[in-house]
Amino acid sequence: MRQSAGWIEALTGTNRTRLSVRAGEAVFLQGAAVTAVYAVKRGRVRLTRRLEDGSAIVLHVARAGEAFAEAALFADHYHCDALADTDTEVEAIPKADVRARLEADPGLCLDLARALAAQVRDVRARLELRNIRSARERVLAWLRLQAGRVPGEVELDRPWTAVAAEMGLTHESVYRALASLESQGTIRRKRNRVYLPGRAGAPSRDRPTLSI
Amino acid sequence: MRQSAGWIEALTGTNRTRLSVRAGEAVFLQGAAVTAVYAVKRGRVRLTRRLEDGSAIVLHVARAGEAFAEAALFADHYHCDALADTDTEVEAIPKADVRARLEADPGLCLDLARALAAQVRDVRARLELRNIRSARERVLAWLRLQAGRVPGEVELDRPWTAVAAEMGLTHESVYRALASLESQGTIRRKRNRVYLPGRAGAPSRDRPTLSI
DNA sequence: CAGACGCTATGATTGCAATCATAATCGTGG
DNA sequence: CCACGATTATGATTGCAATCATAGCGTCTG
Repeated sequence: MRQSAGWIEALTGTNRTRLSVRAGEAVFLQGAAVTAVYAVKRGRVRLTRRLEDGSAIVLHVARAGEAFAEAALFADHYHCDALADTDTEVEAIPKADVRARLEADPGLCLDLARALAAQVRDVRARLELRNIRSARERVLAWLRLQAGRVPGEVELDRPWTAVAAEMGLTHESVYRALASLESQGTIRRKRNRVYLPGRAGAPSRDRPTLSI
Repeated sequence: MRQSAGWIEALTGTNRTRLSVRAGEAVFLQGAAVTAVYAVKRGRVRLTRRLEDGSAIVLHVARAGEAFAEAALFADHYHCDALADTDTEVEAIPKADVRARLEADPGLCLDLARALAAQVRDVRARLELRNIRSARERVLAWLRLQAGRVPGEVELDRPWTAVAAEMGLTHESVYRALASLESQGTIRRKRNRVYLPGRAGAPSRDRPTLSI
């Protein structure tokens, strides 16, 4: 769910260039001719669209292990800036190489489509999560979405501050929500684990449906 | 940007079944074996994930002209429910047919990837938009994102109420934001058009960057 | 034509998350 | 080891969007 570079790992035998980019510098700029697609090896890259009046909107933040600019495979020019947030290392794979491989290898193309479909699902779920106004309910919904593998358990792989940003809340609100949920017995916490007892026999209809 | 069923229109010659679904009824249910991918012809379909404790989380709302369950192409079982929000008509295309065509036709597969990449971009942009807290700034950013073709102009193809929902604001807030932006001269409105004068020579650095 | 319904619009009030402040704890590197 | 930064808290206050209410308007329909 998190890493979106899987298909790019499967893309063996292509030229790859390792680039080091200092914080604030650009991997590519909006309007430049597309030369490559990228994978973040270390650090963080921010994709922003510059608008006519000079303002900018963040479209995405790609982290280590993620590919970015996949859409560039289908465009002549980059539609956004890619700016290093911190000191960052990326791998560049020439667009032409990737296209050639994709056109020759339907299996690889399907892998790409699979990765993109997974991304769509992931980011859509995050978007719908934002439709939950209440911080408590939002945090709870996020936890329940994470509790995929072990049913009633979530193990964090990053600090709550990062999770808070992903959820679109301040970390203070998240800590408060967690404290509130724990005090009312909805969750339990131990170290970086959260347990969702999910009181036995809770019927679905007594709980308000989380919807848009 | 809006329609995501383009590739499915290009998929000619496959079996298609037209289904009518009453409001509240299911197109498919979580856990069921994947049989088809779908396109909404009329109405609205809500994709929800049911959780162990009976609660549900909305993953996506597919509207007329959009395809849904593309991810099903890569799965054996549906991972969510598809419930008709209103009386709805959908078109079902058997998964096996689609897979066969995709494996045989790299061009079609690339079309699918292209459509998915566009969806990722679109929904990411919407997600980042949510990171703007201020209703005024969010509405303004949305307008600027829409003003792609004609630089300083946005023409609405749907009512503000729908736009408000997409932006994650109440329609009241949107009307207020529009009124405020207009009164301060940032935008002008005529019928269903919005003009963004974008005061000439506005330097980029005097405006706070909209970021996460 | 009347009535219903959806869209546009604005006023008043309130709830709640952001914000600002402060502090304990933990981990890390110099 | 100690200093510094990041993380995990929690308290007080405030700003602002949601909510509730009301109304004019447009358009569709019987």
